[in-house]
Amino acid sequence: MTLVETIDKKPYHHGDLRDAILIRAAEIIGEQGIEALSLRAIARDLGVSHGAPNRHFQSKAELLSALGTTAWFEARTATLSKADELDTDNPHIRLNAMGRGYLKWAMNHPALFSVLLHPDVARYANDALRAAQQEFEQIIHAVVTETQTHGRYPDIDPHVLSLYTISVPYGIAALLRNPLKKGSSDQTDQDDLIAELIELVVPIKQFTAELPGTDDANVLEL
Amino acid sequence: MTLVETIDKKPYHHGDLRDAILIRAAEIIGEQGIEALSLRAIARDLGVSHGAPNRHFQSKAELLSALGTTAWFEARTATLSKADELDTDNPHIRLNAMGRGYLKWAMNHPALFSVLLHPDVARYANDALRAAQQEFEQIIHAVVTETQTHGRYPDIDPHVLSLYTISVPYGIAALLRNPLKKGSSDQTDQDDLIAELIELVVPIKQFTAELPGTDDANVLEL
DNA sequence: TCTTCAATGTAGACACTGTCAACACACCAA
DNA sequence: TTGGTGTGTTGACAGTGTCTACATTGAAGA
Repeated sequence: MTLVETIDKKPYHHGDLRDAILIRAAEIIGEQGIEALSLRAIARDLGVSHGAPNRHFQSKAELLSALGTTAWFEARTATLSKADELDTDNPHIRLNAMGRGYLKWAMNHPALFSVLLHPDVARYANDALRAAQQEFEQIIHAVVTETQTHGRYPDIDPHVLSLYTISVPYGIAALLRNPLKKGSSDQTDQDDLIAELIELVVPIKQFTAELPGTDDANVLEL
Repeated sequence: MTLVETIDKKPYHHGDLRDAILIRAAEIIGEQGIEALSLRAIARDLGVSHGAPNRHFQSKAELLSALGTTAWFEARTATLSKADELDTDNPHIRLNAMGRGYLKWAMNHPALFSVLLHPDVARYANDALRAAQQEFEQIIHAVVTETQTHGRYPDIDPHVLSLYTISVPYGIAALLRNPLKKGSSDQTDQDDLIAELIELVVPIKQFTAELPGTDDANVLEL
């Protein structure tokens, strides 16, 4: 086997083209934005013919749906993990942690988050994406109503309160995406900002102050 | 002049092509979404050659920027008009009215609002668009800091409070855009929902209750 | 071991897009 | 009358998503 053969030898089948496409797509979105995404460009980048991606994604919209679905799952995981770690029954503290987890994820994964925001993704969403989205909303809604039974705006229509509660981290993340990044690449600064913002929607200082031996740091920095 | 001549006679120059393009673009966005927007399709719809739009908009991005600029001005007008009508010095009441005005406009003008949300518009924004956007944000920020001197979260960083305050109507409008429209085409229902939501961010019931002869209806339905 | 067959990648075609340059028309000012 | 400038037309180009026919591969079943 000559050197040239060793270098040029490219297997006819890629091996894991579907995942490679998803990864490269996320990279491109992160670097150049969703509008610069092109199936043919991805194919070129992966050294594969322009028609190959169609074997794995029937259309560009379906690629975006697949990305959107993984984005929803990641967002869900990030949202719930913080609350689960706390291991508390207080729905205020749980909901607060969820908000912080969601916002932190959105700010640290702008590429995937922008997929969730994109009109195309919502418009051509497939069933899997819709299901992931609805399940996420139901989880939030359940905790929100739980906070109501614990005294948070008990007289407000639960759906209205859910809408308000979700809109804050969602809106903040969307607003912070494009404009000046506000510097603040410091990890602690970001956590503090997030905690301060979420405290406005789901206050928990009242609870952490009441609990002896539980200072703010313990709860806020988890 | 024969009948055929009368019908077929089409002036070489359109007369007001620039505005016609903007109007048709807004229509298409409202009907089919921003992704379906095509300069050539607009030209066809207006009975004009495919290259004509380029005389008025150097690129598709510039058309979107022009739409975005008018959208920001409309949003600004809708936001400020309600507050100006009230003719009060109380910044809480003014900010509350601004939030309701903004949200109402966004919900009733989904086409233009979706332009404001679109990644392309932010990415390729021209100077006019950026200026309109920044001026709007400064207006909000000024009123928000004014509420702080009147007792609303006086100890919070003003920028953080502004971010929170803006994120609510912004996030709600964005969240309500795509999914099930929640029915409720009723005008009063919509106003009530909006008032209830904004009351969560900028409460004013405390003030309206204190003022004798000023019932909620007066303030909330202006 | 040989054969078949489904999965995957390739190559070419099609209609469509945004953008550009060369040209045509219409109107206004000198 | 004559330019000239703004506007619309036409044709071209590269790029896109998607379809169809064909090629290659590896694995399952005889």
